[in-house]
Amino acid sequence: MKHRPTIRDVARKAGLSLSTVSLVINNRGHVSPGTRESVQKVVRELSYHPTRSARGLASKTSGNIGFILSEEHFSQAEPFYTRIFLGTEFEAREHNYYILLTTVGNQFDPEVYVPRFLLERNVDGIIIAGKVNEKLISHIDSLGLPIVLVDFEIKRAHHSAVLIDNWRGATLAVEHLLALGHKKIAFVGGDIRHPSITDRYEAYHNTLHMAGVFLEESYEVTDEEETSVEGGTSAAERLFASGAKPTAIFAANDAMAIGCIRHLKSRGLRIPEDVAIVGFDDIEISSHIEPHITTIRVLKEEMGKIAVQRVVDSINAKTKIVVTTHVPVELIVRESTVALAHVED
Amino acid sequence: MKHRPTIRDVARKAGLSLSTVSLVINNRGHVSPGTRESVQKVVRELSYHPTRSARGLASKTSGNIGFILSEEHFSQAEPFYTRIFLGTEFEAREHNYYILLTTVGNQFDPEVYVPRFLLERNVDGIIIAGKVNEKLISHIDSLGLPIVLVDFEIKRAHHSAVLIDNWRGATLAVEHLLALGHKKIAFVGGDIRHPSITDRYEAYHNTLHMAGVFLEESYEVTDEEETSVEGGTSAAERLFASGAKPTAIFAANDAMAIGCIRHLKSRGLRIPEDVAIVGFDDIEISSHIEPHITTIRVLKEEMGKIAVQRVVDSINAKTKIVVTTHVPVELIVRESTVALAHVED
DNA sequence: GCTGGATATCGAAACGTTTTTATGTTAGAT
DNA sequence: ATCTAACATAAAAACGTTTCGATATCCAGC
Repeated sequence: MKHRPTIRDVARKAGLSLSTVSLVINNRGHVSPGTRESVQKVVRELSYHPTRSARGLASKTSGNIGFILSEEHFSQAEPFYTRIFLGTEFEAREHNYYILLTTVGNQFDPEVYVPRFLLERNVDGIIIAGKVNEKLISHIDSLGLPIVLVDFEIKRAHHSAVLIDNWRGATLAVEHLLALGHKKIAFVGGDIRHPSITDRYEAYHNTLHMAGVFLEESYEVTDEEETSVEGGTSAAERLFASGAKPTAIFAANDAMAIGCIRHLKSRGLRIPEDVAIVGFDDIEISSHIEPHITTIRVLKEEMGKIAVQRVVDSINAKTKIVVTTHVPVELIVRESTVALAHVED
Repeated sequence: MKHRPTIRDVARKAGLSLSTVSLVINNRGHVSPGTRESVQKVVRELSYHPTRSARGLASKTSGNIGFILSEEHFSQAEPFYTRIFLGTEFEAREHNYYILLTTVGNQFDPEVYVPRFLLERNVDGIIIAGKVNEKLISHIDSLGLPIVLVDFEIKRAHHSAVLIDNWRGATLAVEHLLALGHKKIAFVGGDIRHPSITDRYEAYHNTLHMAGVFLEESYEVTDEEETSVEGGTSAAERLFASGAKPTAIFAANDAMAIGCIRHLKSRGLRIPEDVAIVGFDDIEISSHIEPHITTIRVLKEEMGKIAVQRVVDSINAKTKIVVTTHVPVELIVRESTVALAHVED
């Protein structure tokens, strides 16, 4: 197995010093066009390519971006964050970076466990998807690594973030139902402390009030733990148990919407004739379930791409820049919503 | 920003040489229990952790495993390979590796493009998912890197592979239909040159023959290009156009099964009453589509995990070991199949 | 013609490990 | 006691880059 050429071989063959070759390869410094040419020629002839670890050692860069996801989100293979992750993979390649994925538990203690790529100084920047312990974030901050948050934000600390336009999405959803003649519009949410869910809830509230619609508290289920299908089922159950008689439901996300549909079907209610439903996220199965769910589309791959662009910008920038991006959303009308047949008051 | 400790700091504080500290850290060589202890104590006190790139440079290892996927499979975000990929991510963490993902086009020419992690010597082993150009494989071989193929195999060259038990899966599917009384069972496939699809087709054929069922050629659509939903639709169209009157269809995978369902519905045929359908793969939406699809479950994450185990084994082994694993499959009966009501002969 | 600032190239140090070779020490066999 | 083998530690080389400071050349401005 013959050794692959090193920068030394290139320098020798080109009759130049290591430093000059390095400058050419990195497109840096003052190198005359002539020597540049000849170096490039030799590089091509030897088909030389610098070794990542040597480069990393000397330049203190890794060429990697860390992607941190909470354990629950990863192991349940949630389609939402998976899509964001794939978006980062895609964009990272464009910028000559690789993505290193890791998961973290809910409680973070730097004494106990720190993502390995941080210990090994094996990333140049970090993307954090979804809600994680804030101690983890400040720990990474203290390492001086650029951070970009995706679908999560922290009011106090200033970090770049890529966010869903939750307020607008929820407004679109509720306005859609109002336009169809619905007034008794229930809200079904879980994990209400999550900034995204809070926003959706508040926008729901606001939109109804703006339209002059005021409902009893029983129309809002906000104390569910998880924004999962199961959470949706149990929330819907309690919604009806509380005596509410909604003609439409706005669910905090598609998973919960599916849970609602399940429960409604089990009650013998027809969707959308008896109860209309709008979800949020537009996960893949939403368009396959019966009935196809009307929802708010979120460009998940796009969010991942933007996150990578931000983190790469930060890596290259001298000064710390903070950019918050709200990714636009879109109402996708499918089968789960329909105009209210007759108003019963 | 205070410098993080190096192995030198540890050695100094412990009053030992670099080499001894290194031996302790890597759990190698003869180090007395006493010194081992004291080194570990200092490591803890300084919270020292070796730097990946330095380690990589010295030991010529990267701590990474490359995952290669064809461009089409990645960009269409095919849920099948995505799941395998997530499985590798999961297992890699257990073995202290990271996965580096890259995609390759259909035609491979080492003169034109080589995955960057190969050029940079940034992986210790390679996992290849799905069908790729064989020139790529032999190129990697010539680099001396361990290779594990997933859902693909090459007859000539001997490589470790993790395969679906396609033969058994297809047999289960067809036997299930036979047991329900079906005889006119059509096969709908695409990309017939892919080893997995070929196997499914041949097992279909074989199972029918064993049962004494012989059908005209029009019952087999094997010349479709893609194993996609669209491919399924167009294949189903041609199936009926050819005059075949199947009471059941065995589709080469779930995507095609969905395409078939779409076409059958557009023809006004009821599933499963008029035509029963069995798919293959058990992708997520199969259990959400109406009707829920009877299919062959493939443990996709498991395949990714096994692939990582194999490649890690190969990395650690001195000699080249070749292991072929057939991952078991399972028949999942859902709504798209039902007993044949009345036999019309 | 001298000075000073670009421009172009080089030499050497530095990056933080692992690995190889050497050296000393100890215990068991003779 | 002596020799040998195993064990324990050390010293130094090697890994392949980048980067910093030095040196040399060139040209414009006075």
